[in-house]
Amino acid sequence: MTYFIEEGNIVLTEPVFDLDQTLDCGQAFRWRRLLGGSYAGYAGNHFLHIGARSGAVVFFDTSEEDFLGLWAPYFDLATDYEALKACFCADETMRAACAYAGGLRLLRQDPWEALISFILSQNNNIQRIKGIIERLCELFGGRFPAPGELAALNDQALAPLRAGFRTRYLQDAAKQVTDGAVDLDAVAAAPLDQARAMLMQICGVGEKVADCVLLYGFYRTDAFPKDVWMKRVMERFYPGGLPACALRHAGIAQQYLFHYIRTCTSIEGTR
DNA sequence: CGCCAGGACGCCC
DNA sequence: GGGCGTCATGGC
Repeated sequence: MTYFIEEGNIVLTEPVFDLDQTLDCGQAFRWRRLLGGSYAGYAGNHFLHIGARSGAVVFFDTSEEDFLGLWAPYFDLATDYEALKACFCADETMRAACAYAGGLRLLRQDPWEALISFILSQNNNIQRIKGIIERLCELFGGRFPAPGELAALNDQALAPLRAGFRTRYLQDAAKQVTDGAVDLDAVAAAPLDQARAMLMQICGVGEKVADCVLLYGFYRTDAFPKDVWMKRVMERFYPGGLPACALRHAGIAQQYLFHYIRTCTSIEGTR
């Protein structure tokens, strides 16, 4: 990782990544694309304005302390994605996905925020998920609520979210995390299967949502969420299962494949 | 208008 | 274990 400081901005020259592929690919829902292609958004309750400039990524108005302590971990800057992609490229489909979405990075999000986000994601589309989360934060003055704060809201208070049948799932998640029935620290420490089972104790958390929470919120890169798009990928390209080169970091491979199948218009017959 | 969305759940067999 | 209808909302 190499960067320099310029007028209060952090200019990251290595590694370089793609903001659209990373921030608008359905793994996080609190980033807004601005005119000119920069992004403004939040990780937890930390605000960031980030942009691209001639082969570098610029973290606007960011202290070195925040960059190193918050944003470098969030953008997974310590992981060598070039090495990962070189490994993935042993497989033809993975090679195409990496060529198409090679600037993507996995975001290491807050566990609680990821839990709520992906509960809301079920049978929903990305634009509307963003809207519901935005309205949720508006209830708390723009902040993402802590578990106890969310648990304190009844149906009537949550009605403005227009989250539909997912509202009671939010309430159950907030209640169980608040009273300790689901301990997110224990989830973090548990083996994958046990961690998944813990999360699935929450009403509205099935296998797919649990795997999303584990991957994006707990950085369990061996978790492999299978949504409708990934089922299409598996059916079309991997009827016999994932290739060996993708298994070690299946979650990250999944993110390349997801973005590839969902947005690459040259893939016919799957959309 | 109908179809779909980063699904989960209850019920049926 | 697998198949199917239902759930609330809105973008297209």
